[in-house]
Amino acid sequence: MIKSLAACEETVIHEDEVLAASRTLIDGQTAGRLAQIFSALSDPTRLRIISALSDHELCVCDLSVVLGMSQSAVSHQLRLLRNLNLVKYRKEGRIVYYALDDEHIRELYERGLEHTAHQKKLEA
Amino acid sequence: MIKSLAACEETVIHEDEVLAASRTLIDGQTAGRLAQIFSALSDPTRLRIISALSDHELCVCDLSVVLGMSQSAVSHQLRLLRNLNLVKYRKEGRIVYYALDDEHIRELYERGLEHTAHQKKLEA
DNA sequence: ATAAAATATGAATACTTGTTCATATATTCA
DNA sequence: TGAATATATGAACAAGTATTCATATTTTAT
Repeated sequence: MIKSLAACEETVIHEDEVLAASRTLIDGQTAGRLAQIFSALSDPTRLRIISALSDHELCVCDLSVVLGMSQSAVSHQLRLLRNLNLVKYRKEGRIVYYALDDEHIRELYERGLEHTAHQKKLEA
Repeated sequence: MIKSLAACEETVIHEDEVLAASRTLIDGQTAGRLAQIFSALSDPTRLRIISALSDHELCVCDLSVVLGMSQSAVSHQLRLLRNLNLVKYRKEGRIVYYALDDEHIRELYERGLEHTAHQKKLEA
């Protein structure tokens, strides 16, 4: 398995593996895009918003009541989710209804939940 | 669909929907746990580490060569991934080999990739 | 037109985080 | 034992971020 044993600083320890990994490594742009998506899901407030919307749409006011947070805080987070296309919205008069943008989001969210359940089981 | 029309500040706009959402809303602890997992995936460097390890294990030195980053930076990120059980490691002498901890991680990572592909298609 | 209500947003602040630099730890080999 | 090497880690700094507060925008109703 171990091919090259030269010093790490100058050459590389496992040349073949390094080359193989380099070939399949995602590029910086893709990594950035991906990081952005996961970043959107990396905040408790945003996850609770997604949880609240996982059933059906809610207006901003409803959301702030459900989450027990200020309208402003919710609105700021919604803007972020909106900009990343995780949620969509429709206006009805002065009320704005938010909903999950598509099934991909729910998928990611639920896979994440599965993982936490998995981890919780490991701890017990 | 719209049940209650009282003012948002005092009562709630859509009382039934708010109650329904409140019942299924994930609790703060779960949201925190989940946020932690997604946080681990929310950084380009860590995603590239996961990408590099998605084929098979690599030592820290290999990783820093593949990513073109300092050993210290890689090591710090590995510690984070380790603490969250996203990667496991085995020592062989003074060399430490890292690998993805289990299939859950790969699952999340690949779902994320699918989503970026999905988004890219939308933009085009 | 004017007031009221729902949502959005800019600025400020406190907090978190990724990298670097220097150094510590641990393991091998002479 | 002592030097060399792979990895880990603490401190510091720069950059990013979540919330609050005040205020702007938009729409409805009088």
